[in-house]
Amino acid sequence: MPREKVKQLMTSEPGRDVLVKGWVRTRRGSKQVSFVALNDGSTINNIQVVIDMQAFDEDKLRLITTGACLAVEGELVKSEGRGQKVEIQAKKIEIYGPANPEKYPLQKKGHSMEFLREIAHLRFRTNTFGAVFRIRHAMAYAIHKYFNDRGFYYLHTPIITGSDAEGAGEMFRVTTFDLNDAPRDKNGGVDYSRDFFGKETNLTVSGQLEGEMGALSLGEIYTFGPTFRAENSNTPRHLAEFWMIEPEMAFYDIDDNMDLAEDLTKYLITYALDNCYDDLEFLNNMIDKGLIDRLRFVLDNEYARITYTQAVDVLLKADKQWEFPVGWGKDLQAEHERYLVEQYYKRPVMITDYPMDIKAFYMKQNDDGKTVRALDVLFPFIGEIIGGSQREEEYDKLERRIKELGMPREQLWWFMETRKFGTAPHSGFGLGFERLILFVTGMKNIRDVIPFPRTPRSAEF
RNA sequence: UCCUCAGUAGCUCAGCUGGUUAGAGCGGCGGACUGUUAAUCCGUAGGUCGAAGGUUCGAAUCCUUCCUGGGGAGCCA
Repeated sequence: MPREKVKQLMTSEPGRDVLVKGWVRTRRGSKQVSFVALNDGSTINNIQVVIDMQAFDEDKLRLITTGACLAVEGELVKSEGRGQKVEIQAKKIEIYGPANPEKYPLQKKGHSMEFLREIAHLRFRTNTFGAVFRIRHAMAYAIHKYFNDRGFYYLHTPIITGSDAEGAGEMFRVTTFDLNDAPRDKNGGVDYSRDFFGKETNLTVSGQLEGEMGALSLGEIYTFGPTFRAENSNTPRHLAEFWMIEPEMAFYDIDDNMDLAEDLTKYLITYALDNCYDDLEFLNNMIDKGLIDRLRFVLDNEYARITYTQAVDVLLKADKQWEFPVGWGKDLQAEHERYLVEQYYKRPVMITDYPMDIKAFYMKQNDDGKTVRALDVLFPFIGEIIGGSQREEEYDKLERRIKELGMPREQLWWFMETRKFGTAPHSGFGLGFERLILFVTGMKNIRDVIPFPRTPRSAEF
């Protein structure tokens, strides 16, 4: 008999024999009859297996405890109890793997996220994490679908980079040297010319620069891969290893860039509501009562589009005591961004045209000589979910900026050549995948939306 | 990295102005119950009080350092 998944069985007609395989979530009952909630990961819902206690060997039944893995053959019947349409009247039970109830850490009761994080290898077996990781999958799939349907090419930019000019943060060194006995040069420094790549290499902090190379020929590309930042960041919104989506588009200006950012994020939220409703409903009930309303609200409203200068004006006029002063030229603090998004506009906010001095070298310089065409997209409760810009395509302006900032020009020769040969206006941004998942699931800590989080002093599993 | 709060049973916590044998709920185990939905009821086991020093006749409780975790800030996705 072929195995069927719980998801299919829940909506299928009773009156036939079926085979399911899955893990026991709970078991209850009396001496006569036992009810087992079985889950196989295909859905948040469990199928109820009804066991006539007299019909089975006692030693076998003793092994059916929370966490055990079973195969159950039986008739799919209309449920006599409330709470489910169908259930399985067990005829044959095979125990694949028992789970000692005195040792198995997951209980019928709810657990704290902090505890579950310590048993990340088992937390997939909870309703919450099952929902989160099904949604995470759906979002990854939807991202590829969105871009593919619109003619973007998925470009694989390198994970090991030979450039430390990406400028997005501290990097993890990649080396094959024995750290206790690294080759030395004449001056006593480490001789990287004898390392694997013959130079210093690091894990990428962004695929943007390489992505631009692709866009300036393929037209529209996107990357979607792991990204590494060795910053000592200890917050519920930062990971040392995370996934980022970076679209890069030739001939897009800052407005086209904003249109794409808004359309993409709305598409993904719509996709979740259309395809993951069971899971969202569970999260709405158990994690965040405002989740589904908030998702719908974002879809129903245009994102606010303001410049940095307008944002500063709003903040200056606000009747609020700021912990950090507001002023043109200063970067916006978390409290300022939260005010704009959660209190003033009450919807996602896109801020453009930041002061040149607080943004990266590659951003398109405005004619005012003071600002650049940066783009930050701020989401309620998450903060910055997207950072991007129109790119500086003029060779001279870009080179001047690189010089001003004292950046290693020689490492960027290939980047500069695209401005030398057939340069084109273009734009792009980076969308933090885990931050998107935070927003879509209502989870509060980024460590709970990636299977095995990597953070400072933490790389277990 | 800075600020702040917290580490007591498998889990969630109470006990903390120092004082005899450290408690509860849930979970586990045993029992009761003809169909339960985080079932219910009765009973029961379970703890080097995060670690190391120190103060004291006496420390879960006070002090110091360290470790771990939460929240806030910075860095950013």
